[in-house]
Amino acid sequence: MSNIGYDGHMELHEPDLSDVPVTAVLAALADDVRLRIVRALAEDGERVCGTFELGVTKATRSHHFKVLREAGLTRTRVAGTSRHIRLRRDELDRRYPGLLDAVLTDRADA
Amino acid sequence: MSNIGYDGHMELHEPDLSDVPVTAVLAALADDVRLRIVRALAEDGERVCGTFELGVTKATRSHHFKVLREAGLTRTRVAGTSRHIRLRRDELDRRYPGLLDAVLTDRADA
DNA sequence: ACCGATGTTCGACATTCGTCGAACAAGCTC
DNA sequence: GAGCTTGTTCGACGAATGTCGAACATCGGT
Repeated sequence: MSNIGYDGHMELHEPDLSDVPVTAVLAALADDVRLRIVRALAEDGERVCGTFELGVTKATRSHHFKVLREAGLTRTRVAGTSRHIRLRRDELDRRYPGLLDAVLTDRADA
Repeated sequence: MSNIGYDGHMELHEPDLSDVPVTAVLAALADDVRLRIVRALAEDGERVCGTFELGVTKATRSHHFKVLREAGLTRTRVAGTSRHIRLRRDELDRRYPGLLDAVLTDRADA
């Protein structure tokens, strides 16, 4: 994949929001597990990957984090062996005003 | 499917928005063809099914209209042999304030 | 009553997606 | 360095999804 940086670290693919089609953002949000992640991030600010209770294996969790990251929804900070994830709130609100609010302040999924 | 009404007409399945999970709404919007339909409806108000230029066969078009309808995004009025579709704007804005605006006023998909 | 126009439904098909276990990589601690 | 922890990657699998052509259903008009 040649995503290897000058120091041998795997570069995290975090696209510009202008490079992400809306449909990709919407698709990323259109999954229950990922929506729960996004909501937790909106509440708690930054969180470590492992601190989510999602009812799926860590392989699946990792997959969802990747989808969110590549859809431009999250940013990842590497610290030791763990990864800290946070919402790209400001950027998202600027590019899609109202989107996150609408999705996050949903009063009932049923 | 026993969606047959008292007069033999096929009842159109148009759910209450409270019965539709957000993820279903987002999934319905997370498709290029459907997004184009929704945008056209937002601009033109009500339109007849056949008047969309989408680059897919009518079977596929029909499929997408069904997805939109069952996700609570559109309402369908039957008139003779054609169907008139319109966005459920007000309801959607009430339940997901900002969602449609955010998706519709996107300045560039790229 | 026929015919044409408008949509829907029915398989069929290829692609994508969510999920898993297992193997791997990298960092921390003793 | 050995071992534990955290997280990613790699197939594999089944389920869901977008697409199509063909058949069907309805309605309007001639």
